[in-house]
Amino acid sequence: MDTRTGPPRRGRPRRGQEPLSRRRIVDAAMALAEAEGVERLTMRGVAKHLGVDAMSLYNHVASRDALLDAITEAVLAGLRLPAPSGDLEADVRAVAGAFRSAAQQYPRCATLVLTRQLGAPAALGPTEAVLAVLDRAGFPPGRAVHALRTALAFLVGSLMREVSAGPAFSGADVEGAQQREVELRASGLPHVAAAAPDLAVCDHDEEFEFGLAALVAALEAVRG
Amino acid sequence: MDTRTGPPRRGRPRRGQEPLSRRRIVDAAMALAEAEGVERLTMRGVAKHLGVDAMSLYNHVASRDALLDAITEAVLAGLRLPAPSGDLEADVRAVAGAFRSAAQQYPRCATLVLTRQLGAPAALGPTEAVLAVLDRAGFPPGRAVHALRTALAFLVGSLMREVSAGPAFSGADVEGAQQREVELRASGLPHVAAAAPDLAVCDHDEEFEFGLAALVAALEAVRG
DNA sequence: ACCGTAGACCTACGCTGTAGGTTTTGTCCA
DNA sequence: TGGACAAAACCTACAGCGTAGGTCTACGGT
Repeated sequence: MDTRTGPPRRGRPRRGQEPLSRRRIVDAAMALAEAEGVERLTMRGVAKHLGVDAMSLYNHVASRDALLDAITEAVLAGLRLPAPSGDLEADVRAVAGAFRSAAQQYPRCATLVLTRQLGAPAALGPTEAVLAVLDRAGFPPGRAVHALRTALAFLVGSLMREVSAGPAFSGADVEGAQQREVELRASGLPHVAAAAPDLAVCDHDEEFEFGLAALVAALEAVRG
Repeated sequence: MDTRTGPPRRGRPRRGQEPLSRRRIVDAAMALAEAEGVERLTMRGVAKHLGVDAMSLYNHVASRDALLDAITEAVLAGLRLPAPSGDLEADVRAVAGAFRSAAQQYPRCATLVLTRQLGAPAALGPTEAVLAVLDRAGFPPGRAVHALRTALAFLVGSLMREVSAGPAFSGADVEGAQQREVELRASGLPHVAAAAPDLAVCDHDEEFEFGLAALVAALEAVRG
């Protein structure tokens, strides 16, 4: 992390040493956010990671908030969205998969993307990709936007669940699941108690697949 | 807000004056969160609103984080979920409507509910209600949980969009819409540009209705 | 009349983001 | 070659945050 040595040096960086840059700052911030959680991301923490004074960051980033925006942009820029083939189901699955992969790669940063509604610039790439899919699949323009928003709502909600549940619930955590099942049974709510075994676990792959199939069916039904 | 007068009085409250209580604290916190935004909700701010020292809050609330939990519980407790009738579409609409009403009533607190995954206790009420609906509609238990999660994902995503977009985009803000449309056209992304008029506005009622219809159709198709 | 304690207030600490100022260094032009 | 300028680092300082730990006072029970 800290590549500098010796006592802190004031003034402009010397030619030899790697200068601070927005890119390096955002990378460090993402790493720190993934390691500690976004709410624990502090300017001083990022700076320390880079072996730099906190205030130096402000030469490249307007504010902590702007840094969080930069992180969401970086995550969105990392999406690898395939070109549409014309097969609605395959294309929707591809786009959804790209979102999910990104969310899994940066689970804690992903909450930023899902939470903050990003001012247009960086969010437009994914929008374009989804609209392209819907267009190729034959959606008329107006309906395509509705479909886009419905699909996005599903994706946001699904990924939020997966990302905030963490790797727990996945099936491996058997004792945790049993613990939860007992609690659910004891809740006194009849349907919750009856469904306790199913509620106590959550296989994210399976859940995503189920929802995705429903989404695809709904989109196909509404294609026009 | 502040009902006390005179100089601050130390010690146990006197019989006449309304004592501090968890309930009053949560109410004040919700009001403040709605007025200023959750991230600006501070213990000192809540205390000032109540005419009280910040540290007094800790006699009733374990921490700021616990206060946020209490707010989400209060929002969830405010849901008015109707008993299921057996008509899947009507029941799903009723439940979804209840969620949306609550989100509209406390838009900024609602983001808390959507963001934090609440430890079981308070979230179980809504879960029970949805499971009841699905059970009455004939879903087998396992599928009901999948359907529950899919429906919840859609709801969370939809309400997140509506709540974080604020009252803008609603159609009244004509000049803002025109501004956005121009920007979208200038984005250089062909499908975005083509869909600019539709992307620039977002009628939340219409959007919710569209998605809800798709959700109902998807649930009906999967009922088994 | 006394005392225990609930519930208020106060002090203080280590953080936070960041405004404003200082110093060093590279770059460019005369 | 030198001197002005700008960039980019560092430093100081401040107001505000959550909250640990301590203090005081009036009520309720004996």
